[in-house]
Amino acid sequence: MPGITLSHNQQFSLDQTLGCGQVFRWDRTADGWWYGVIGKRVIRIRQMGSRLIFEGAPASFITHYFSLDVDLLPILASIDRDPCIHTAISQCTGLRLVRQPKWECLVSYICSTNSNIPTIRRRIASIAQRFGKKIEFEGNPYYAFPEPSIISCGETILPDCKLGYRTPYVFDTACQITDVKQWEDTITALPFEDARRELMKLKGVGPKAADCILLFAFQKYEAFPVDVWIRRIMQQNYLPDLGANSHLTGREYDAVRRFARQHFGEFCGYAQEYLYAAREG
DNA sequence: ATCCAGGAAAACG
DNA sequence: CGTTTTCATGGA
Repeated sequence: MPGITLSHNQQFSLDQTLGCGQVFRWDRTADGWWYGVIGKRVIRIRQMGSRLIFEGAPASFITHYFSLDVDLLPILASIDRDPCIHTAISQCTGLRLVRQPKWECLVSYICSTNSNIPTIRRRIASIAQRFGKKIEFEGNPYYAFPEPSIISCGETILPDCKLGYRTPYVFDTACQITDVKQWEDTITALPFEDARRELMKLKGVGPKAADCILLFAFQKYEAFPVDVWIRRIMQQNYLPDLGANSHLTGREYDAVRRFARQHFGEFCGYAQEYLYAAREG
């Protein structure tokens, strides 16, 4: 079976990385194997110490998806600026931000609003099962995530996916993006704030979703998504003036992310993910 | 039943 | 312009 041996300075935790809530299409079996769909591939993978064992893709694909080519320790050193983030880093070392498929990530975060992670996972699985190409793996069916054109031409199926009021957002966005490759290239080429404004032109993509998409799919690490958990953590540890249980206004959202960008530096997105992964609840 | 979850659009002053 | 209301779903 193919494998990768991690070098001593190549810190990586498969469980932290796939279990922290940044991905919606991976499942862990009781005996430690992870199964996931990435693009047209089904992958199974597990970690034993410094050894990664997997099937379904060449090592180069695995290395790229899990960002094993990214030099993690200097990034963690750069964001490690106070006791709060220090604790999160020491709890979750080896957590890496993966390179998610961009179109799927966009839809995932349109589907994420005002929902919890199990519900989001169910919605993505439902879209894939109803629209996507079936992939057989070890005798079981898996489903690739469908291209925008498949969703935009199938007006009758999407309402079955139980997206609630997000159904027209996904449909509209699928209609907007007629050329996925061009869309990806456009966003990739733009600097962070411009890319953010561009994403927010899409129906159902607000500040939070745009930041998640830029961080998880476009590797724009200046993004600092502020969800209810992060807002709580930031209020308790960094910005007491935010107020304990208020809803975030647009102005407050900007204040939080600008503070984070200034405090944690250019890799503040990594800080966000470590704080989120170490959250209680 | 009531509240909450990786919020955003639309309506309202 | 900034602020409040509404939106559909499922789990606790």
